[in-house]
Amino acid sequence: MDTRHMHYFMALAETLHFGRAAKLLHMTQPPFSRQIALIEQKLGVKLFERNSRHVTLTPAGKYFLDDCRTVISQFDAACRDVRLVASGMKGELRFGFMMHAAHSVVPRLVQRYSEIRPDVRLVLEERTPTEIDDMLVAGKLDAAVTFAPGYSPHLRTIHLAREKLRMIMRADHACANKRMIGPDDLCHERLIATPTSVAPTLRSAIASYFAAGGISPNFVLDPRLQHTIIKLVAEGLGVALIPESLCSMLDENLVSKPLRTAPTLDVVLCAPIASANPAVSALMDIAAQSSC
Amino acid sequence: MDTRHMHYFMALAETLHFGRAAKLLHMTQPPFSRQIALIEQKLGVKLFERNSRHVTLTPAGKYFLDDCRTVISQFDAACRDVRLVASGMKGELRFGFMMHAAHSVVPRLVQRYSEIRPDVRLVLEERTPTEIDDMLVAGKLDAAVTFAPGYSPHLRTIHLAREKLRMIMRADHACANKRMIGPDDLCHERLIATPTSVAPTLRSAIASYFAAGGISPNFVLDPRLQHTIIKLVAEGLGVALIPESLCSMLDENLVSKPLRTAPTLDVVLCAPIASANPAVSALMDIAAQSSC
DNA sequence: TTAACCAATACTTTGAAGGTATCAGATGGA
DNA sequence: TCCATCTGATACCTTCAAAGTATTGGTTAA
Repeated sequence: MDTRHMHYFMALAETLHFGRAAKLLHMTQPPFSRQIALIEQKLGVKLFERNSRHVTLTPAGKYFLDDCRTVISQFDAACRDVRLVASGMKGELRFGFMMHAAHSVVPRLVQRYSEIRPDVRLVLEERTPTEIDDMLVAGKLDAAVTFAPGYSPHLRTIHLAREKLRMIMRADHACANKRMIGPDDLCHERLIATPTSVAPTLRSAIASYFAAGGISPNFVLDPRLQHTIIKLVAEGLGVALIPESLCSMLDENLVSKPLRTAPTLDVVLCAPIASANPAVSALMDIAAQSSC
Repeated sequence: MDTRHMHYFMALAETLHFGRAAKLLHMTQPPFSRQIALIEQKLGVKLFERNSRHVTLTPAGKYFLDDCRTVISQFDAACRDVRLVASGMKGELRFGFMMHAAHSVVPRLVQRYSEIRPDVRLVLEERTPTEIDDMLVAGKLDAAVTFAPGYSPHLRTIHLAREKLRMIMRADHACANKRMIGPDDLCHERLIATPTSVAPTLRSAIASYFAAGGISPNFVLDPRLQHTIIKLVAEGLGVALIPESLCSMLDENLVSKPLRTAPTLDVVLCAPIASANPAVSALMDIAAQSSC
């Protein structure tokens, strides 16, 4: 049995006339009759009552007709959908992003993408920059928003935003009423920052800032999550340098201050150059447009 | 495209090896490779990335694999089910019955049938005996429980029960305290009975009873429904002769009395002899067993 | 009784799909 | 670097399933 046989059966079931059904299928009546007989033989079921004058469906035939219709329509849909998937109009896109971008570029990007690709299921994964790098390499992500990494030849990157770092501290901190902070203000501060193993770009930007000021930083705590850093600063355990887009959502007992010659970080969208997923390109297009 | 092509695709998608996939399908590798190429060409979609060493699914291929699995399983189910329908294990049975049998033989019959044929959908239709006759002839019912009709050569009938008629009247009726009623008690009574057009067998049984007693009956009302007859008797508009199985559910202000030489009616299950619906035979078998 | 219609049968033809032999690219060990 | 080996692709041949043509046989309606 084959879908072709189902089409033969359906044509006869709908016309109840061998000649006309054969014509619908652009063939002559005798081979058509033989195919119908063959179908009944293979299924071991009589689908039609017929004499040389009338053709009618048996109850089994009626039931089979319904089934055939659903099977054929699903079959056709599968063949249609695979083309849509190949063209990137349908399918799945595994999209990673670091927490630092969750409140700025990611929502805009996701929104615009799902408008133009409503049939692509977006699988959102919030991960640390290091995890994102690993997953991109391992092919577990199709695209991701992260800090511009040490340049990787396998990745295509599109610049999305440039973030300055700001210093955050408790409102009762000695520097809380200064307009601007310089490296010299920081030389004796206890610093809280994500470790290199989690966000190397961020960590090294902070380290470089201190190095440029001729100061060796005093890192006292290395929590994995931005959220934890802010919490620890609020507890009075130290100060931190964080991206400015995260400063808008600080508690009232914390203040943020701009840094003189502030270090900057580039937020980029990146995807494997050889990405096999055709749903990626539209995302890159959106990012390219909005970055201009 | 055909289901066979889907099977080829699925074999390769699951083994990711042309030679092994071909072997699974009991064929050699070269024609198998050609079929895969043909599938991709017909769909216009690359389903596999491959070099002479490794074969992998493209995202479109992954998606298509899922779709193929559901399509193929539905396809196979359709071919299996049509056999079940033809054998009477699955499908639909349009089952008619008259209200007079709704409380006696029908529930038992329906219950036992749906135990042994759980996959046959029973479409129950409560109709008058005349409607049942017409629907059986027109092929709108597969089987029905009704009073034994004037013998029809197209119907196979199986005896289910024999019902005596009893007289019903209001509790304050003159005959209400008699032990038994004879034709002579009925000669001046106003009679309520379903018309010949609705239940000919029942009507003629009543008429014959009077004729045998040398009395001409005085039919005053001819409602279509048994329910209405009982209501009208309760209103004091006359008396009625009804099947004994209906007497158990009378209101308390009504009484039923046995008739001397009571007329009897046969309740039968009948179905067209040339019924095309294979689900019928099991019903007839049940009826034949329980009637013994 | 005949003409018309329609499905089934007999026989021929064709082409899609399978088989065999071989090639060509990739990989890993000597 | 070279060779053995593995694996998918190509070229060519073969076969059989399915389509076509011609005809039969049974049914219906004029």
